[in-house]
Amino acid sequence: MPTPARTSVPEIVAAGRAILESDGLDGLTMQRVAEMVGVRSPSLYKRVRGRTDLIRLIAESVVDELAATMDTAAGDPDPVNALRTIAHAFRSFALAHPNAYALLFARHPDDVRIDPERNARASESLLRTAGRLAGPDDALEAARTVTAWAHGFVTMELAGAFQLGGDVDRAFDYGIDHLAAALSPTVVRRGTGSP
Amino acid sequence: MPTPARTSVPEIVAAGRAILESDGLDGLTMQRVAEMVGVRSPSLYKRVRGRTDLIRLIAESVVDELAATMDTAAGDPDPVNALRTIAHAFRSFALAHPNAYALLFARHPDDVRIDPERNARASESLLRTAGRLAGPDDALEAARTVTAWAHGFVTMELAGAFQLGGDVDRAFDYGIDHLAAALSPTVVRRGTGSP
DNA sequence: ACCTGAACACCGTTCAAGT
DNA sequence: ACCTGAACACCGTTCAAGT
Repeated sequence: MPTPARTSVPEIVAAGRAILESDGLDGLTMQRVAEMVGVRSPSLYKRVRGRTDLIRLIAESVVDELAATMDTAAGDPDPVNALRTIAHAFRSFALAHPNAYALLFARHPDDVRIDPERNARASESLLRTAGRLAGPDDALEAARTVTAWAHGFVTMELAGAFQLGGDVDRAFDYGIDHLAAALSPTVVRRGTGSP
Repeated sequence: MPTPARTSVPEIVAAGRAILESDGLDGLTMQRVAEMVGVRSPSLYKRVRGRTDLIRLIAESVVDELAATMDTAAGDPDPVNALRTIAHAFRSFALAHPNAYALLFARHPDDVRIDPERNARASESLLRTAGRLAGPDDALEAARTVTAWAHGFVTMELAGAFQLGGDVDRAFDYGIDHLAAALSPTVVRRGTGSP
């Protein structure tokens, strides 16, 4: 005798996301998710492969959300201003959703990797802005440099790694300004040795 | 009747580190550590407060090891070359010990924070090099920019986030060269708007 | 003083049995 | 077709009992 479904994948992902944000990854248990959507934990396995699969689904929803945030931030016609706005949007998102953000660059096992196409879409607007700044040949390298810096910065900030005092907001702006200057083609200095 | 100790904190930390490196943080269980040092898992609680405490001890040993590696790399008299060498040493360490490295900037609960003095000691040589490059006033900001970039880069590399092709080694050198140029005082561009 | 078996309160996951 | 209780193989941690 068929039975109507009592929950759904989107509902499960939303519940998992909510638990993740409030209690961290360790607090994200199948039993708490099940309780939140109103079933027993074994029933979840009809919709997701398991806990790691659920984490992947949550991570993908976070990627999409961050991508949307950065897209709206990339509107400024001046590439330096656009870079600044994107970087600030990136940081704001990370600080507002630290546990969700931590999923983005986590080392997941190969079989639960985030969909590569999603990641590509998420880096699109930054890649375009970096290209306007550094030129088309260096767009990829420039975008990687900015992303690496921004991710490293907020990760260290969230980890409490800035323990030597100083103004963290000022350090962030210092980083953007110097990166923007460094990525414009005229200031490139290559090779070894001092200038 | 007194009994001679059958293990020690250093032995437990070493075993935990070995298990962490081979099997990741999830594989680091108290039972596996106990088995490796030759006791039953309850005995470990005579030496460490618990699993999170053990993880903190391991993380601190990793900090010390990375600090030593970077100290030896900071010898070059030319600050740009020193920065390059430090950055490469940093990346090599991360790629050689990915699971251990992941502990460094992880968000630990407050009661298991890594000893701040240890972290300060670890960033000393980079701070000095950054000061030689950017000047004493901007040493802290410059060091944070470099650390953030380097950490973000290797984290993304380890996470498999560089999916858009291109030469990752080249991207790393691109980043160092541009950062070194950007941090020297002459190329600073502040304020808003385009140049 | 140190070590341990037993126990407790959890996990994720599977599966036969229910409707 | 979906849901569930029961079960299995794990966890971390505590503690009384052993030596």
